Amino acid sequence: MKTNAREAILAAARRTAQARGYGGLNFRDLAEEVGIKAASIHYYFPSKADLGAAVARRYWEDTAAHLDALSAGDAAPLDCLRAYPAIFRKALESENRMCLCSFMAAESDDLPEAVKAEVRTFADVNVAWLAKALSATQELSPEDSESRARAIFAAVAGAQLMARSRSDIALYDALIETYRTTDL
Amino acid sequence: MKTNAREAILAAARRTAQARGYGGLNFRDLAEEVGIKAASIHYYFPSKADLGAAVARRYWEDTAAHLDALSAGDAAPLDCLRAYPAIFRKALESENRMCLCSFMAAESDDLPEAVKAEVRTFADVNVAWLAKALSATQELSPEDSESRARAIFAAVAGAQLMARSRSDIALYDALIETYRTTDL
DNA sequence: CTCTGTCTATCTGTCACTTGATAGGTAAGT
DNA sequence: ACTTACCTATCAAGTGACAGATAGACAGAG
Repeated sequence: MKTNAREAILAAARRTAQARGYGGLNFRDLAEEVGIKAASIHYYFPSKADLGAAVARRYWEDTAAHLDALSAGDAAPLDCLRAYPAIFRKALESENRMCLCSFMAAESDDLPEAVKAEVRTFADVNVAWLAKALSATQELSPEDSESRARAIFAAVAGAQLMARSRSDIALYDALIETYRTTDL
Repeated sequence: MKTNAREAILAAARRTAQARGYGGLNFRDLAEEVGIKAASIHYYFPSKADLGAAVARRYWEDTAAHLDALSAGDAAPLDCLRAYPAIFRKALESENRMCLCSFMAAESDDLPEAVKAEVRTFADVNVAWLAKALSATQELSPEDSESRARAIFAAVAGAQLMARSRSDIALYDALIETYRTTDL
């Protein structure tokens, strides 16, 4: 437990930011949750911007790893695609949290540039993976795959946001199901 | 100009909240923008929660009025539907702002209950209008119209969020176009 | 017609609290 | 001795909220 405070800080910050955003992060509460003092966080992350960027970066890295594992598994490409919305569902299952980067996308205007860059990368990572998966299952031009991938990403993020505002996972499932039967 | 401070406060608060959320609202900056003192805002809105609820309420009222005008116009039902995304586009056009209620949906955890209720109503108003418009153009059961309406609302909100994070209106247009050609 | 009270719409001043940040200390490992 | 991994103490800025003063408008009483 004590082995790595930095990791504990990142994990706690991630959980908080998924519920209350970058603005909702603060050193004191974070420190208390981790079991250290607020000033100690500055030892690992000199400024709040550094912390925010590190959290967002770790977030897309983890997502990228998860997605890669998915494609590398023995599931068919189409099943990979169908499994995608489950990732965003998990956040809702975790006390109605949401995607860190969707939240931060909303907060764009108040985000340090370094944080914004990581948020953008998260979207890039997702869109790239989706585009590749789409190419593997459908005969689409690269440009069409890319467009479709962006559309799926945006739609899933929107569904998560709407479901969160009602604290209603069933609504999320219903939205995803509607996307599917309407084709997308 | 001096005639109605309350309206000026609501308008300024709306603009701010569309860019920085409920958390980004504060009495001092708001007062300065309106040209009065912070304490004076408390005269009209006793607490920040009151202000937030009033802003969100006015927001969906204005949207409802706009939508009603749209359906009451001489445009065909299908054209009304096609005009819907333009509403969310306008926010982006206005200095990359976003839908007040999408932002507040993200902030759910930190929102006073009264504010959250208004945010939910905004979604209800939009979904109801979309469902009605869908019923008028397609032979769908009421339940299917409702599902489809929710899906459109969520997808459009997601598109706006993604476009905002890149400050890229063309991306928004592209997403909407993809939704259309993929049918939705 | 004027005096008086009340209401409206502000202001000044201030409080308690939160927040990010920093300076400097300490205790243990190497 | 130096580095790592914390700590204590403190600051300046910002925040929501409130008490109380003020100035003007207006209405009814005398």
